[in-house]
Amino acid sequence: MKIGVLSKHTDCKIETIRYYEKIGLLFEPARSEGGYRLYTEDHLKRLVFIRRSRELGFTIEEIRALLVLVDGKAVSCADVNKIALSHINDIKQKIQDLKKLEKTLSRIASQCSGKTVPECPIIDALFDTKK
Amino acid sequence: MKIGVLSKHTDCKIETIRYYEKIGLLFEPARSEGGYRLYTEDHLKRLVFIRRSRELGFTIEEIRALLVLVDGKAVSCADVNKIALSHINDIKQKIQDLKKLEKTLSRIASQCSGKTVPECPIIDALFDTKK
DNA sequence: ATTGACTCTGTAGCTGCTATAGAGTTTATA
DNA sequence: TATAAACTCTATAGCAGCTACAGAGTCAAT
Ligand SMILES: [Zn+2]
Ligand SMILES: [Zn+2]
Ligand SMILES: [Zn+2]
Ligand SMILES: [Zn+2]
Repeated sequence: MKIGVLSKHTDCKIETIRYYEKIGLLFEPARSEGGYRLYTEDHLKRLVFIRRSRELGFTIEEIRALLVLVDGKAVSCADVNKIALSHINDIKQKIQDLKKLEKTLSRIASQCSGKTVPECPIIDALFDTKK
Repeated sequence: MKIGVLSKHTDCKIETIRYYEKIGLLFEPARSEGGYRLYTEDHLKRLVFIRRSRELGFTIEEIRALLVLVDGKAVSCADVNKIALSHINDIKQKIQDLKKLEKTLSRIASQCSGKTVPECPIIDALFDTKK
């Protein structure tokens, strides 16, 4: 199938597909006489894998590591689990950081009247190194 | 003060300071005869403001909007509040997205034994468009 | 006068795409 | 069969928010 068809099947932009090829996530497909990329079902499967992984927040490098396992004939749960758990930790950490941010910011914002007055405690807080 | 001193006072890399000037967040400072940037206390205050805002996750554009308010002589709580609340919403949204991700991923990962066996349910799930 | 620490400009790199430009290819219709 | 429409090609640049060079010049202390 041509790149446009693959794009529609996977909901992945054409440029992104070419990008994945360029960075080595997708194997180079065969070409038509005129130089058009011609993909197989295997490419489709692999791209679905990549997109699904991206949806779940895996980085390109994490996906690359997962694909190494997929490509090697022996996928071991142990290896996959390690990557997945590590990524879950990435996410948990980000959530913690954001929650802390939200708390701090909410505390600061609660000081602000929101009315049409000069002098705002939010601005004051931002001018302060730690508050 | 020279850029290195400002850098130390604000814990902000020299390149970043020059970057902020380039994108118009920091005013161009005076120069020494040899062309070195010479900053004032006002620059320091402003950079502290920018860094603190960045720590709180405000984007450059949000900071730019805040600085417009600071620069205009009349800072109104109403305007500041709007930007701050909008940003708090940004953060809340991100937290929600990440929580959803974590939940999905944890569910998938819980299927995986983590042992040295071929065939991993995590991999299977990633090959599936929705699961 | 010379050393060392500092700073200058300009450019390229990071992640993960996305968006052009300008050319060539394929497919469908007249 | 000719032509137009739709598709694809490569190459390059842009997005956020920095960071890291290279190669040159400047400043402060000995
Ligand atoms: Zn497993
Ligand atoms: Zn991760
Ligand atoms: Zn206010
Ligand atoms: Zn925001």
